[in-house]
Amino acid sequence: MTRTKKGTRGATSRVTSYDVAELAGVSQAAVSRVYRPGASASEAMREKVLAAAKELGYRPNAIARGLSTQRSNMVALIMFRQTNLDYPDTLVELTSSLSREGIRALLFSVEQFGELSAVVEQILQYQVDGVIMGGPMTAAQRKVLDKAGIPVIFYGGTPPDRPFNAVDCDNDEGTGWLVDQLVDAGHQTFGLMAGPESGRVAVQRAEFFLGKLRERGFDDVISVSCGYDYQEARSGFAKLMNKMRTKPDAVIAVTDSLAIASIDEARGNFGLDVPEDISITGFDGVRISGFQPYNLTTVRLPRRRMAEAAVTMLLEHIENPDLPPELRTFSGVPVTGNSLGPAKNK
Amino acid sequence: MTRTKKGTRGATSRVTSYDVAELAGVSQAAVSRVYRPGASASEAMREKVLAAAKELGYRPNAIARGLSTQRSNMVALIMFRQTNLDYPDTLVELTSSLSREGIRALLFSVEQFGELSAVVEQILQYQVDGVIMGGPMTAAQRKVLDKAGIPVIFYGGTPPDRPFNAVDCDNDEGTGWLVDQLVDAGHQTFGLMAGPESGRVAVQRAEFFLGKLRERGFDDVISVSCGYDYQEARSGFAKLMNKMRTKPDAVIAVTDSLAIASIDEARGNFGLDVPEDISITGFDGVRISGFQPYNLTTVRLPRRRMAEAAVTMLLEHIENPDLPPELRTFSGVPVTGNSLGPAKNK
DNA sequence: TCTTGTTTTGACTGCGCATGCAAGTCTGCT
DNA sequence: AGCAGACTTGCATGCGCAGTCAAAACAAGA
Repeated sequence: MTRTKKGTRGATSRVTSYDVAELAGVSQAAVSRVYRPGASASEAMREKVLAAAKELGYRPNAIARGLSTQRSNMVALIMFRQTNLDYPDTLVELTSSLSREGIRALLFSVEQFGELSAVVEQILQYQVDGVIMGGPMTAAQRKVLDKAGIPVIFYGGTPPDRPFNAVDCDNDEGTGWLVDQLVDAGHQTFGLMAGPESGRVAVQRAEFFLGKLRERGFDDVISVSCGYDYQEARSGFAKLMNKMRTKPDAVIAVTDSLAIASIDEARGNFGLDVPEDISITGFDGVRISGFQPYNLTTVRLPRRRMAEAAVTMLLEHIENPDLPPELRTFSGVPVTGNSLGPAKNK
Repeated sequence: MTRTKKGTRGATSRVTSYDVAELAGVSQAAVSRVYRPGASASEAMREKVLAAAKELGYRPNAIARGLSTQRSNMVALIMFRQTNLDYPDTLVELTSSLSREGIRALLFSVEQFGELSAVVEQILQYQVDGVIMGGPMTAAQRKVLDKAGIPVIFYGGTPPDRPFNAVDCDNDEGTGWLVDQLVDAGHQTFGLMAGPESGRVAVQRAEFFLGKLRERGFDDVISVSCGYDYQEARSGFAKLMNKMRTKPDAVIAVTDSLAIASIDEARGNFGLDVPEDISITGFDGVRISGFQPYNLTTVRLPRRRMAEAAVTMLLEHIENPDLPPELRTFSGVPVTGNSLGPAKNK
């Protein structure tokens, strides 16, 4: 009887399962059952309830349901606000995949690494069922989530300390393909745009690149570290050029964003043509990598598959908390653009 | 006494305010008060409770709180998955602003307009306190939210039917500035890349452009509609060129993404130099508009301010549901790149 | 028709926290 | 010392739904 007196807030809202039950002449439990797939309810019951619900404009309260079932059907998505051109597409793929599974995404955008601990606290308070992590995380933070029984899937990058659940692109394979392309095209001197020293992905790819080049007989590759930001990356490329005695035939960038900035700098401030004077490769296959001025030779992340895998994996671990950690790696898609050309005849 | 038996799920988790109360030797209500700012609690009490909470690793359950207070502290963010280069930056600004206010963002990414109704249902179920809408919405959908007492702020684009709450860029002013630049530079024949016919923003800007040009004495501006997608936009530009008898001095694009595709097409398939042979302007100020190959003359959206305004406005309307609808418009920031040059001497 | 087996249904309680109310405690003032 | 007034604190209850258990309705076999 205390209904409809919350006049201050939501006008006509606040229709509960009790209201529906009353109108339909059944019990509240019955209403609940009608909305819970798998529960037993006769056809007659179902119809009565749905009719009443429709008339009242009833919608089950997901918050209350969450409280009762200990499942919020929400997953936290933590993304770093890095100058990463990849961000939007990834985000869209992840939310779409989650949505298809009936899960909602609670988005947390972290600007600085220091904020992450606070975000983790928030997450705990919101009783999310799991976390998809698009960046690094300290062991301590992982432990907090682990103690709370919240599974975490690392997306596109693996944390330093094992074990972990992760979905990633096969950087090993991708870098191998790129190096093969470069070496087979006859290039001899290489520069490496290694990205930020603190970036897991950047570091891993950089190491792979250096390893592959070594295998092919190129030991002294000069590399330069810099942030992903456009201007920083352009400066980084300039630094790289100045650092090398012999101008490189090719510059390998660990991400498309670095490759793009490098191309602009090469053309703009070094008067170099790409790929005539210098070949430049990327990694990621971001949307603009295919735009005309760049047309990168790169490796494209299979974003959709990775997103689906991350979501599937997370759901599995939510259902079965005792599942052992798992790492799923996907092959990247080689993209032959024209930022890589044959070696110049010297 | 029924505690700690949910062993299946969250291991050590499930610490409630009762547990804390017991350990601290106080009542559950006291614990609640310590965590609710503004509630009366003595310093001694506060210390005892916080100590106990720390020992147990207690964190208030936001879901339960939401059920009790009728405030979830969650806001739905609805974004369309259009090929909009602006998307990521906008999203980040919005979530950051929300986060600063202690509000969490529930992200909904809509691929096709038809999905929106389903999303609205979801939103209702999740008891969000408000909605920030980054795209169009039918009157019916708006009504549903309205009946539920959930305020909606339209971000970056206004809905067709009044009244509404919205935050937008001053397209009128921005288009005026661009037209002035173009006309003052001596350009005579204009083409308009009008974007999708169903896009509110595109249509509005296109109309403004045509109006301003008319004011300056240019009546017969040819325009072409096309989607935001890169390839579509390039085709659109080609169509525009073929449609015009006299080749245009300048092409006005209603968004940066269209301008960028136009530049690529002009250079790539029409052998035109930008801005020597043709000037091309954009609108939005997306990140890559500043990259060397484009360096667009455009109008940059004041994203941060717009995001903050949207959040502030939403909070106001959540606090006070009877507040009248409001439209806040922000001036764009003129950006002088070099995609617009002086008119060619004919 | 009666019994056994299978659903369907309702009453009741718990999920974790917030809050109105009344009892309790501490001020400061006369 | 005595008391009004200002805080603090605990009790009890509600938020809306899910799920357990037992009663009730139904179906089928003898």
